[in-house]
Amino acid sequence: MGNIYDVRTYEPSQSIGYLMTRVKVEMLAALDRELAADPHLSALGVTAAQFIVLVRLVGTANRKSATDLCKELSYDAGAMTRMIDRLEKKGLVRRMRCVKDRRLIYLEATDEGRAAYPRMLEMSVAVQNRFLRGLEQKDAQKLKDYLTRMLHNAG
Amino acid sequence: MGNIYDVRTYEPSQSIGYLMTRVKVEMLAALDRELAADPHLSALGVTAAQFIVLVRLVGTANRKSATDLCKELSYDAGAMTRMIDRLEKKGLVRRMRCVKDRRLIYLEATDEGRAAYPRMLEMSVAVQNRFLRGLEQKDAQKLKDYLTRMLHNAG
DNA sequence: TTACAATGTCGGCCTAGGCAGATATATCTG
DNA sequence: CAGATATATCTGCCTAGGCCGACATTGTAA
Repeated sequence: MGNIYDVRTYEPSQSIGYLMTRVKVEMLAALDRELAADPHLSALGVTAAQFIVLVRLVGTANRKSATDLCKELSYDAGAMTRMIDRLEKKGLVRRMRCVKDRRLIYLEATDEGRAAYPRMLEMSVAVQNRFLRGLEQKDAQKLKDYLTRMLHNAG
Repeated sequence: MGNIYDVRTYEPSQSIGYLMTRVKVEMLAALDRELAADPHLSALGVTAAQFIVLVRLVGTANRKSATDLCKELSYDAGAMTRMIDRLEKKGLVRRMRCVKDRRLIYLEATDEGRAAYPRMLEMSVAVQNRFLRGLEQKDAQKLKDYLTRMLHNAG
């Protein structure tokens, strides 16, 4: 019923899974290079992975816990603890225990984290625009649609 | 000149970069689960990352070195050394020093590695078909085309 | 031939994610 | 109230990739 691939003709090196992995790696690497090249941000030593977490903290009004971030980003809880350790050590994020539910720890971007945000966002946009060069708006919309459907199929 | 995103309207959580990262993670995780669920392959303890490397060794006739694989998969050389260590420890891969150029080490899948290959390929195809469910062949072709163009833009 | 550059592999150190178990707190149930 | 259950975080152990420097080998130029 409408399978895309067949074992007998499948070419791993040209599969969508392979291509997607490659694109993702290249995009992250490009963002890392941009971050490292920026005089101000390179001093902070922010990586692409850290940036993605930071965006979620700065870009929304309401307070968030580590678990909230894990759900949004389908991230492992243990990995998140360590990620926040690194961000806290760099002074970009603060931990604040919730007094009403002492299991919870709210996360907040510091002033430094907030200050670095606009420049980071610029870079993210620039990198993605570069990768999407040559595509029309409707192509980008289609690509986004395909990805959304795949994510939905993941269950 | 035809940029897809603008900093003022950019929504990180709906960007193509974010979606692609999510899909890639979910696809790898799904493959890992399939591998772990298979009675025979789970005994070998093969992961998705190891599978991707193994495919390259079994799926081609000519001998390959670690550097060859690194170029094909845009992989780090140090990471590849350790990856091969793990594959070798599991008895799936053999190292063979080249006598003509003693810097080179040729890699070869063992009989066990070769034997596991067809089942692995099946799983890879099944997972990708599942993620692409609902897409027509021409949609898959378009998606592949977009990804290829993005990879090309990476430079 | 000798000095230098290039290549291939390896190891150390870092960031990074997944999984399982431990701990503390909160909530539900009898 | 007491005991079980659920939730949030943390820690240890694993795989995993990137970067850099060490080392051996090979190729090249003086």
